[in-house]
Order: sequence, then C-alpha cells, then structure tokens
Amino acid sequence: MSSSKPPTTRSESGSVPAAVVNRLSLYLRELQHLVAEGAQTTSSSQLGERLGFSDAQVRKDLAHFGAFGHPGVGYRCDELISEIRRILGTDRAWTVALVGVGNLGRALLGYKGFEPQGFRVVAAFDSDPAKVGSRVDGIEIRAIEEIGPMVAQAAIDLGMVAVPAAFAQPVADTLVAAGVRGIVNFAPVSLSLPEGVSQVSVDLARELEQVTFAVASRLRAEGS
Amino acid sequence: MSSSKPPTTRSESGSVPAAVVNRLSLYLRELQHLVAEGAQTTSSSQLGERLGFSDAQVRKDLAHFGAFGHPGVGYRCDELISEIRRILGTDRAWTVALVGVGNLGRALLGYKGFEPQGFRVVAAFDSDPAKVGSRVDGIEIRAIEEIGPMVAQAAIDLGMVAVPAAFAQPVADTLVAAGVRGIVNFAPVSLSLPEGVSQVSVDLARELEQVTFAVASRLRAEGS
DNA sequence: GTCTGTGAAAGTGTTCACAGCG
DNA sequence: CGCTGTGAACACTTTCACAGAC
Repeated sequence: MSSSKPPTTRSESGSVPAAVVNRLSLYLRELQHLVAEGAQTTSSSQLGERLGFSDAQVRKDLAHFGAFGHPGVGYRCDELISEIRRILGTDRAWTVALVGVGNLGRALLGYKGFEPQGFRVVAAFDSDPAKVGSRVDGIEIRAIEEIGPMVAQAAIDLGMVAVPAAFAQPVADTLVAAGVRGIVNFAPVSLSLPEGVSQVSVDLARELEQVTFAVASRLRAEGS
Repeated sequence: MSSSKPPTTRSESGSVPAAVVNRLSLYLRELQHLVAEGAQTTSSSQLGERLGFSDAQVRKDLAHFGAFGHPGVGYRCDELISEIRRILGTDRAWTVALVGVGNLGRALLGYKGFEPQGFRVVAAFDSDPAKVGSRVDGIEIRAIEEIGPMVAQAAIDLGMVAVPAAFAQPVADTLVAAGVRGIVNFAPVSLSLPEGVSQVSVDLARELEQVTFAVASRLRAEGS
C-alpha cells in the first residue's frame, strides 16, 4: 500500500495475503502501545477497535499462523508480541544499507523508529564525492562502488534506496548483486527485481494522492 | 501499504476500493515516465506489464471512472494523465502544513517529489523553541500555537504529522480543528479522526517488516 | 459468563473471454 | 486486425455465528 506489493506472498503455512501481513505489523505496534500503557492481556475486540478492524478479522488473521489466544481470557500481550515478531522475522536484528544520502536518506539514517523494531542501518552510500568520507549520525558515507564489498563484509540483509528515480533501478541491481535479500524503494519508479528478492515501495507523493482522492471525492459528493 | 487505510472510500461514481486508488497513482507515475521517454500512447497491457498487473486489471480500474481509451489504439498518455489527475484531485495545487521538524520533517520539507505532483508545503511547525523562527528550505518554522491561525490564513488543505508517537494524536486534533481536510501521519500510532477528514499512515519500520516477513518466509520455506 | 478458533455465508475484487469499435 | 470496455465466472476476504475452552 502503499506501495507496489505483489498480491500475495508465501509463509510457513501456505500463502498469506499481503493485507494480513500489513495488519500483523499494526497489531504488533498496538500491542507495544498496550504494554507501554501497562496492559497484560488484550482481546481481539480491543485490538480491533483500536485499529478500526472487526474482532473476527483480528482472530482470522492470527489464525493463519497458529492459535495464540486463551479462550475466556484473550491474548497475553508479551506472548503475542513474541509470536508476531517471530512471524515477521523481527525476532532477530536485521542489518540495513542505505543508498542515497540526500534529504530523505539523511532522515532515514537518523530515524529513531528502526532500532526498537530490530533494524540497524549499518552502512550508507552516495555517488557524490563531496559526501563520501563524511559522517551522518555516526555512519560513514561510502562510495557506490563499495556497496559490493561492504554488503558482503558486514553481512547486510536489506537495502533502502533513496536516490533520484533515474538511478533507482541500477542501484537496486547493485544491491541485489551484492546479496541483499530485500529492498525498500523510496524512488517513485517501479523496480524490477529477480525472484527471491522482496521489495516494498514507498512513494511519498503517492501517499498524499491517496488523501487528495478521498478529499476530492468528498468535495464532489457535496456538490463542488 | 502500506498504511492503515480504511478499506474503501467514496467517489464520483459510487464506492471505489482503496486498492484501485493506489494503483491509479501508480498508473499516473508510469504514464509520466512513458511521456518522458517520448511515448504518445500506451495500452493496458504495456501499462500493466511495467507495473506487474494484468491488462484486464488496468482496464477495470479505469472503468470505475469512465471510458478513457480508444479501441484499437490504446490510451493517449497526456489525455489519461489529465483524467487521472482530475480523479485524484491533483489537477489543482494542494497546500500542505508540516508539523514536526525533526529528522523526518526536514526531509519532507526538502523533498523534491511533492511539487511536480501538485503539492506545496507552505508552513512548518515545531514545539521546540530553539527551532521556532529558523528557516528550513525557505520555510519559517512556527510554534505549534500558530497552527490554527496559519492554516486559516494560508488556506491550508492538508497536514503532515512527523512528531513523536505520543504527540501525534493531539497534533492531529489541532490540525483538524484548524480545518485541514486530510492528514498523512508518519508516527507509528493509529490516529482517530472525525468523519470527513481523510488519513493515510506511513510507518517506516512497518514497511521494513513487510520485507522481512517475505524474506523470513522464504528462509523458512528453504528449510531454516 | 467471556473470549477464542473456525466452518459456512456473504461480500468484494480479479480474471476471463468476447462483443464492438476504430 | 488491435485494443478497449464489460458481463459472467472465478477467487479471495471478510463477516457471521456458534461450538468449545477457560
């Protein structure tokens, strides 16, 4: 969604709709908020209500992966958090390389929200020689040519692409050749990647367009 | 998709699935690339192939809003671009206010991708007195208290929320009270907004989680 | 009584396949 | 011919509603 995701993906127990995985992340985030508020347990209806889903939807989503609840009680927050992290793969840390240290890239380097969820940006690359060698948020900016060796040496799992649209595909190709297993693409282009490399695209202008569509529709419905 | 969108939304001709609107943005972006490459016309199959959808899907999506194609010919790019912009509401400019000039906020202020799609960030607010009064990318940072007057005075349409999770809801409430019609939320929390105000959420860690799920699934399928 | 997990029903979205137009 | 637009078939998702567990 945001993003050009393939419709489905494959999991430990058959194929799971992308929409379910999306919601899984939302459940995880909400559970973390609940724990921060001191909750020990929650229920499908509480979780659903806070996120705008039905209780049945929450239960059906979780049922794709197992039976984590306790009838008559609900879900133990910490238990469900562990399960969802295991399902999403974030029960271990993931190393991330950033390519493109422009405006957006710098924000990604400094973003505080990655670490708590198990993501560590450990390398950054840029084609601008003026940036290479400098440090941003404690990370040294390296030349594009160093992607291959660094990804191998630091065993980097994922890549984030924050370069201008025209360079996104070649940069993605380089990351894939270097061995990353997945890419988050912030350039407004559709990447073609080989099978076996996952991708998610985030296009900021597109997010705004989803909002304007809704607003424009409402204005049209009201009669100009 | 990426993001906690309500499942559907309403349009000029009945209700349109959110997934369709998402793809509409993708079609628009791809058409713009095609024009840049010198194309005059395209077809549902070309458009679909470049984005990973079926030709039928492209035609069905567009059919929600009218008949824009020319049988035997395809779609005239410039014509379809105009139509999609009209549908999305981006046939006119939208003014945007940013709240939260941290790492991410600064990136949003400087992001070059908004203007070409019809978005203009015209005001920025932050609670940090040290930032208030300074300028970032030509925009003066104002105090949170000025949101109300500024949104009214500058007739601001949309808000972008890039503040820490705990402040996102009150900031959103302030923006709504000030009169914005839609909000893009970058904080990892689920906002509750009144009917009539559209929202899209972008959670960067969640985007990464969608990728790790796919990667983790593949690893599990391969046997550890 | 409360709340989960789940078949069955209802509702949506996608693909198929073709009539019709340029 | 080629390609759109579209009803009909299909597939998928969500909701319903209840049996079973605590």
